[in-house]
Amino acid sequence: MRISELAAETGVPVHTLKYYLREGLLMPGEARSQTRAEYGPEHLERVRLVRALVEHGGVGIAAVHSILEALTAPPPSRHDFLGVAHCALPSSGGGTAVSQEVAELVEDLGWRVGPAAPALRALSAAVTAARDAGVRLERSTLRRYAEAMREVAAVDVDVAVGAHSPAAAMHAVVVGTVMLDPVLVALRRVAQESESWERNSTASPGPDAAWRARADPVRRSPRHAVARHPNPTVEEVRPG
Amino acid sequence: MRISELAAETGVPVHTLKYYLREGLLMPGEARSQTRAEYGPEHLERVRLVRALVEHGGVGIAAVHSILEALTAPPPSRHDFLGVAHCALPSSGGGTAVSQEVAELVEDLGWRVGPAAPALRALSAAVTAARDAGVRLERSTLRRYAEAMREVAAVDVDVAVGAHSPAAAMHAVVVGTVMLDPVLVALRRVAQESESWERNSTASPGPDAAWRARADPVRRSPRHAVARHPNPTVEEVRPG
DNA sequence: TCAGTTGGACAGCAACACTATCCAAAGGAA
DNA sequence: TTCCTTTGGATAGTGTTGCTGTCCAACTGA
Repeated sequence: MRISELAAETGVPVHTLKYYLREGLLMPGEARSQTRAEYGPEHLERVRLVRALVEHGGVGIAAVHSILEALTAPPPSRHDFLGVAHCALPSSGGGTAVSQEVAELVEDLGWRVGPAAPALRALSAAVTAARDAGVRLERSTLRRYAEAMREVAAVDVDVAVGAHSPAAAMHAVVVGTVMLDPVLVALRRVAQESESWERNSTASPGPDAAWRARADPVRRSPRHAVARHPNPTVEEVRPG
Repeated sequence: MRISELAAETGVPVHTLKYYLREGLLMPGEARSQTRAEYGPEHLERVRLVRALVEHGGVGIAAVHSILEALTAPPPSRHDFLGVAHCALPSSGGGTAVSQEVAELVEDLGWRVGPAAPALRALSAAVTAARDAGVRLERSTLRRYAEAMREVAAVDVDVAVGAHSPAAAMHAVVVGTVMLDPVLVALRRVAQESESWERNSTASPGPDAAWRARADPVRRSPRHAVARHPNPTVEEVRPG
């Protein structure tokens, strides 16, 4: 496969592939002559990965580099697996310290996390930023979020453990973490709409009456049983 | 408060404040003369909000505009509240259609969501992008993620419902959704490390032996009881 | 009076991810 | 062989984004 075919296959222009080659994001093809090289399926896969990370994962070129290194270089031991993975990932809270609140949260939850984990710094920074923006984030709220995200992490680890090789596990963790963040965020929004719909449908139909109707005790248990599409729900077609 | 004081208070340079004024992200102060205006605490708050959205929320200027509009303009009815909020939010899946898989997922979960919700399109796009990147995302996995995110959304709606006014609820939803996404993502990573630690500590200590040791039945129930810091856990100090 | 601040207009900049141009050396078809 | 296209390589340019710098006249405060 020559570079033009690789370009046609992936939909990425040749110029961009050359750029990736230059930047080291794409390994050079097998040189057939001074001006010809052969590319294989691994190049195809690599190009698709890079495109996905850059385009949909919002990952910068430098971070893609670091991710690719983690994917190709090592089979680290199972213990600092996620450490290696998370250090390869782009992390926001670079210069921040771990706040006491976050440390206490982790301790209260009984989580076992190395005290220097980048994720702890990122979490501290994100919590501070949210509060700066005027979000009223109480400790109990944060804790409920944390418990929900533990379920997410359980799925993540299940997937990683179920991989057929260390390399596959590394791929699952690194790429899965980056690329599934948007999935989770979108799921959150979808779930918000659903949750809000259920609360509003059970509450009184008055327009803006019960803003403090937070106490609807029917919510925790039979969320599936209630309102399982009795009609097709086309009530909301909002402009984009 | 003059513009220089506003700048000093917020740490944002005067030039940038002028830029925000020009862009309409910051409302003009009360004009005292042709070359002097008075800024109040609402300007302070606004500047902090804009900064947080741009700097930590990764929101572009145009999207900030749309968010601010949603915050200041309306008190929409409780029913299309989240519709208005989500339309104001930056959404990735602009041109995408809602995939059948996503539609089926939502239906299987019994969620009530308007079929044109931007979040559904964003979800479809994110799932596709993840698969393009080589992530093996099965339906059952996606469903587990969705169930976890429903818990997150329940917290979100609790917070919104607990707000003291429609405007406060709008703020909680819009700003909370944007600014807490990074918090959730960071929590996910922290939880991953903890989850992985627990699995590795219960598994056999062999180096890379049990990659297929997905069947450790001790996980769902007593996650808090096990390993509640018997010693201070300083085993992982990785380089940043 | 006079340095310093303000609002306003407008141009410039740094980072980023490409994208375009040019070139000489291969292939490949006629 | 001739001529056109493709390739790898180098280098420079583009468009977008979020500021940042410069300049200016009007005004304020000491």
